[in-house]
Amino acid sequence: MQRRLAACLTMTMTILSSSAKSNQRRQTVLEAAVSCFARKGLYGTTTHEIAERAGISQPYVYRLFPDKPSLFASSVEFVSDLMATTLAEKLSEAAASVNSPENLQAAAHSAYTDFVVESDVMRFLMQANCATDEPIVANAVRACYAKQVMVVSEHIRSDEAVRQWFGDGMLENVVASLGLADINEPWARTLSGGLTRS
Amino acid sequence: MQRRLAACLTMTMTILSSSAKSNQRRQTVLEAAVSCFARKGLYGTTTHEIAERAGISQPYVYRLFPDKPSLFASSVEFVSDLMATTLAEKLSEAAASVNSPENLQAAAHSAYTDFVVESDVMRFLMQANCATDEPIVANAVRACYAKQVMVVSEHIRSDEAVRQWFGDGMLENVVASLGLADINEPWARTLSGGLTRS
DNA sequence: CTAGTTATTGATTGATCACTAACTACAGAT
DNA sequence: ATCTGTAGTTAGTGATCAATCAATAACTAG
Repeated sequence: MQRRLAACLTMTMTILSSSAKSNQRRQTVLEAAVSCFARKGLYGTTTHEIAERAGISQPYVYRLFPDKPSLFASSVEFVSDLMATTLAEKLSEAAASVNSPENLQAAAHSAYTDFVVESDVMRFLMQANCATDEPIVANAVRACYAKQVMVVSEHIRSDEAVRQWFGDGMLENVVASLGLADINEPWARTLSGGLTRS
Repeated sequence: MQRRLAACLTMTMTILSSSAKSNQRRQTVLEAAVSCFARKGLYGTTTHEIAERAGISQPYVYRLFPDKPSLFASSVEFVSDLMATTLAEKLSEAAASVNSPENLQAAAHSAYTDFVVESDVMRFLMQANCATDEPIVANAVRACYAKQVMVVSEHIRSDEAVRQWFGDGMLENVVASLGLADINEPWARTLSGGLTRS
C-alpha cells in the first residue's frame, strides 16, 4: 500500500495525502469503484459515478488517486487482497472438513462461488481482464493472478487441477453474469452445469 | 442477417439501406469493429477509430448501423457465425482423424486455440462478455453462446466435457491476453499449462 | 439526357468527461 | 490570535465523441 503510494508520487508528481483518514476514504472510494467499474468497465464508468456512490465530490477523487487508470489498478489490488484472504480462509476450512482430493476440489470450487457470486467482484474481475490494454492495469491483473494462484496452489497441488479450478471459475462468471441459470434451454443448462436458481 | 436488419428498422426508425454494396461495406466495417473493440471494448473505442480502420468516414458508420451498441452487437453476431462455422469444420476434421474420446477433446481444444489465438477474436469475445450491461449486447452474447454450445455438443456429448471445453478456452484467453507464456514464474507456468511460446 | 436513388463526405453540435484551480472550513500547534 | 496543514467543496476548462445535417458525387433506369 505504502509502496504503491510512493510509486504514484514519483510517477505523477501529484501530492497524495497518506493520513489515516485519507487512507480510510481511499478504501471507501475503492469499494465504490469496484461496484461501478463492475458494470461498465474502465472506460464506461465516470469518475462522477464513483464519487457519488462513495459520497464525496468528483474532484476529490483526484486528491486520492492520480488518475482513472490508477484508480482502476488500485481497485484490482484491493479485490486481489480481499479475494486472497477470503480464499485462503475458505480453503483451509474446506481442507479441514474434507479428506479426499476430489472432495477438496469440489469444496474449493464452492469456496470461490460463495465469495464471488451475487457480488460485484466477479464482474469487476472480468472487466479487469479486459482493461489490460492500459499497462498499469495489466500489471495489477498479473499480480492478482500471481497471488491467487499461490493461494490456491497451497491447497490444490496438481497444476492441472489448479488450471481447471480457474477455468471453472471463469465459466461460472460468464454463466452468472448472463443469468443463464434462469434460462430454460438446453445450451444454457449445459453451461450452467444442471444447476438452476431456486 | 435480413432478420436483424428488419429489427433495426422497426426499433430505431432509421432507414438502413440493404443493397449489395452497402451489405459488403457493412461487413468491412464489422471486421474493423472487431479489431478495434477487441482492444478497448465498447466504451473505450470511438466510432472514428472504427471508420478510419474500415477506410470510410465516421458519419457513414451511422448510415450502416443505427448506433454504437448496435454496431457492437452486430459484431458479436459476425464473430459468432464465423466461429461456429470454423469450429464445426475443425471439429469434424478432428473427429475423422481421431477415435478415442480423450483425443477428441484434445483435438477440440486445439481447434479452438488455432482459431482464436493470435487474432483479435479472442479479446473481442472477452470484451463482449463484459459489455452485457447493454441489453442488446447481452442478447447477442447469449445467442452466440447458444450457437457455440450447439456446435460443440454435436461432437462432445458429455455436458461436463463441454463445460470444461469452455472453461479451458476462457482460461486460455486470459493467459494469452496477459502474455503469461512469456513470463518465467511458477504461477505463470501453472496457468499456462507448461507451454511456453517458442 | 434526365430523374431518381444510393454512396459518401465535411462541417457542426450538444453533451459529457477527465482533470485543474481556487476557494472554504476546521483542526491542532505555537 | 495566528499560522499551518488537511479535508473537502464549487466552479471552470479544454478535449473528446456520438450523432445529425446539408451537401455532393456516383450510379441506375427509362
